[in-house]
Amino acid sequence: MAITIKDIAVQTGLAISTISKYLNGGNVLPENREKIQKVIDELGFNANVFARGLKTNKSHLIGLVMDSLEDATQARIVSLMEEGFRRHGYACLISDAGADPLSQKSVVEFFLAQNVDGIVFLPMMVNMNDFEGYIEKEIPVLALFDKPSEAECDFITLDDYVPVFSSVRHLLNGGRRRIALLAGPEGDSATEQVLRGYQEALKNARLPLEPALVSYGERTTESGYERAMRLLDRDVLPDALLAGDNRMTVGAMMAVMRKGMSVPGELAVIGFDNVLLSQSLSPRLSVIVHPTEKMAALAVQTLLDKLSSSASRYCQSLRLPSEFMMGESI
Amino acid sequence: MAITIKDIAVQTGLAISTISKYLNGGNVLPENREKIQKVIDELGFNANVFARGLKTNKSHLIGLVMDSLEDATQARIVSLMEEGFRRHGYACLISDAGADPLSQKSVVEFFLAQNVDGIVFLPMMVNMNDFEGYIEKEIPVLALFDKPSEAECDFITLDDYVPVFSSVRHLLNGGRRRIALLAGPEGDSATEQVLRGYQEALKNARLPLEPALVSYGERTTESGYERAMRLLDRDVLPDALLAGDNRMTVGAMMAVMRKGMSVPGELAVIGFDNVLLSQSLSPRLSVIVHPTEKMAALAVQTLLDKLSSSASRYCQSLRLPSEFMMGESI
DNA sequence: ATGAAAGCGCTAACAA
DNA sequence: TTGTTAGCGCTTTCAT
Repeated sequence: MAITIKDIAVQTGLAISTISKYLNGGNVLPENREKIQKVIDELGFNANVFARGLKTNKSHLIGLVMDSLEDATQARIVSLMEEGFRRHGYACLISDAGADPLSQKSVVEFFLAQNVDGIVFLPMMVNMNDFEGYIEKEIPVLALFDKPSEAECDFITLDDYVPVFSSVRHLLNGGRRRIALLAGPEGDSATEQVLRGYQEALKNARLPLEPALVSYGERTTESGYERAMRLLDRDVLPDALLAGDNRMTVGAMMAVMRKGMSVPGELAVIGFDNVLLSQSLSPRLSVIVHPTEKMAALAVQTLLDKLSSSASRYCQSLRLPSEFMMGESI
Repeated sequence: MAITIKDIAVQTGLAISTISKYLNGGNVLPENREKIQKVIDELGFNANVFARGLKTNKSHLIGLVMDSLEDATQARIVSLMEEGFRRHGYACLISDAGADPLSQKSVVEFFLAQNVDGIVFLPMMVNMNDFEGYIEKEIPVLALFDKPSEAECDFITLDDYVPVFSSVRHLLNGGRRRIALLAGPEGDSATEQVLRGYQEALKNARLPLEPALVSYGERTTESGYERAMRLLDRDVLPDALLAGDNRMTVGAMMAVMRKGMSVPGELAVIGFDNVLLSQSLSPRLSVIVHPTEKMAALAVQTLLDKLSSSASRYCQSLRLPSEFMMGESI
């Protein structure tokens, strides 16, 4: 059997309640503190999480519900958050529930049964109204990237609009007139932002939107490749290409290379994320970068705040700017 | 406060031990079973995991320690395992500890403090001898992909040797003589297998091994791109290229396209994984595919077996064959 | 500052 | 088959 506070009590000649107080930062005589710590170190004591949880009703578990672990950006944020939470003594449960609200719902119920102290969605697809007794559980919920519009919870999102707008304007200023856009699935909110940035930049320059230059696709490398190939198979070629997603960027680059087009001579190219890769290419690819580190750090901090001070029950909503990283491809 | 078995007992007029027995599949009169289930449904009862754990010392938590979540193959296996474990009532803790043994060790200690019922490594870098009282904890450990040679635990690995050997032989039979190999980091066991398969195939054909054709690199897209570019920058070009890793394959394909080489005319190409992508390319890429579904399913099954029947304390070691998927690129 | 003791919700041994 | 009861290891009043 594992060491318990009772063992520590016996070894130190103190009462278990004193050991408990010591563990929880209460007032204990310096000499006793020392004695206790010494025995703890010798015996390798670790407080039993079940007994503690039974009393406190806290598990120190955070549930991470995601959309697709296979997306490197999401995976990176998950990694970073896990590290942050662990540093504060919280462990992370994960589940790749897919984009299906029903599946997310059952995962959340599973997490709730595990007594998680909080939940992070990347992004939130499920409607919180689906849970009776959900909010009542009083566990903080944080949505990253996106959430159903009615959902009331902490929310950290990205701003792709501004960098897309300015990068497209940059292309226009450079004389590009046929700017193709490889967008994500129609309707999804990230796509929406990219699309708006693109449209507004054109509008601003009093240029018409040419529907044939906009292609919606899945957020995968293969979809990026296919769509880009199709765009570059046309008789009238675009003179610039904006790939509006992480994985689509890789596919698009494959297509551009396959077509043997000179960058930026014949075609200016702007991608998303893939910072390391973009540096390896020559010419170095210009990319719009999602602030993953910042997002993860803020996510951890926001949730921990909620967890410690039950006081602040209001919801904050943050918007982090994505950044344009100029390469040589435009 | 949440519903407890006491509430169920009161509502049904039965004793809490009867409720407990019902929950744990003991003998209860049919009519009572019905009555209990009805009340459970009405009240939405969920057994308190802390109280249960305190008695049983089981958390129904599995710790997943991985090397790099950003590798799509690993991420996919993690997703699949989580789904499998969840179906059996087990939740998954994760931590992307990196390839560092020390970091893995501290993650394992953290997991142990959370009372995980089992641990899966993808792959195991830490030496189990580093843990005194680790084996004594009697929790099953499973290593995927690789483990320190002395480690005694369940072990599921992949066989890349055979498919690499036969695909290289296939290239040789097709008249290719300068087959370049893009390998992972020197010394790592997956690299070892690929290298051996490559070498043996050459040896078998009584061809010399040309060191200049073998390039070791990190398992990243950018490294794959760089190494492939370097190989294709030579005066004497290879007539075939085998990319021995998932992400390196993507980088290699970018390089091949960039160089505008005709596939398979000038250059035969074989990659790893990336099944969907390989189908999208034209010519369709030939790939060696890791059996992720099978590996994940077996991992879940193996660990659950150990968890239920404390009887079988012997260790099994499985080796799953990777499969060669012929495309049009050779 | 320290100790004694109640009890969190559950399981399991024993009694009926 | 069902009920009674004793803890599992911890936190937390309430005395001391």
